[in-house]
Amino acid sequence: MPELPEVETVRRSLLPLIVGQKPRRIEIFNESVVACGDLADLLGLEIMDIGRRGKYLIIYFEKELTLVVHLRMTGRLLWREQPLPLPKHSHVVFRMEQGGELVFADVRRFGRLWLVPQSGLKEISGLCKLALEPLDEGFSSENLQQNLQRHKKAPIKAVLLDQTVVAGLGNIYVDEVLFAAKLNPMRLTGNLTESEIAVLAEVMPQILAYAIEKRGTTFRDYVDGNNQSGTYQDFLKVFHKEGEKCSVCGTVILKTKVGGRSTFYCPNCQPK
DNA sequence: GCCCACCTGTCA
DNA sequence: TGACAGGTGGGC
Ligand SMILES: [Zn+2]
Repeated sequence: MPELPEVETVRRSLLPLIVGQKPRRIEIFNESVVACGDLADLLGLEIMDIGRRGKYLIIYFEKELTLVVHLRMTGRLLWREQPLPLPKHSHVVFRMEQGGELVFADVRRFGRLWLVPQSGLKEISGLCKLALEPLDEGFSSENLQQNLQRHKKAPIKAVLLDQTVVAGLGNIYVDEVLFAAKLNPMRLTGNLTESEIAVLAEVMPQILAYAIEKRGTTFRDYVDGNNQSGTYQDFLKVFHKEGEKCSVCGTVILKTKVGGRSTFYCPNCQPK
């Protein structure tokens, strides 16, 4: 479900609600979502901050403990002032000393929690292999180009979904970024010119920043920590727009499959 | 690289 | 009944 803008929106929504809180009781209804660590170690420890890397949320506790959360497709982190009844598919609940609770719910149970000492963050494989994100200081056309090099024979869409190439994009924003850069999703990465890659690197941070400003995209499941939907679905240009007219040229948007994922593009603005 | 598994729900 | 869903990791 959530890509970088949605995860960042969850982070921002929870920040004023849970920083300073201390769990007094932790209930686990489904052990399988806890990838590592004993959550009981968090009892009585204060939440100091919430960070994010790519699509991973990192909740910093006292004593250098960190709770890493990945929502995958349908995961949610919800803050609730009033307990009961819990949302469906709640798997872990952190009841706080001052009242209120943080709930991890996930219909498909793909989401994961990792509890590690701060020094153990580098051992979470997906997290430690992440590339730079488009909104990072050091992100540049050169950096992107260098990472694209490793996948010359693959379609650009599939490569941009690889979190070790650029972190944070998922199926929605890759399609939107490729439309903005006027690149066909099936173009082979090795055939992109330097200037095409420069345009890609330029539109990525713009689109992500705009999507964050609009609090992410809600199609079905996504909500932030306050159970609020995003609004960026009102600003999408191609994703889930098959059969509609391109906002730039009026050509009908097509749907196809690239790298096993549904892919939407304008055949006129994004020629082969 | 591609395909599948991981899960449940929804919709044609 | 089957295809599909915003992600990732493991198998070949
Ligand atoms: Zn167009």
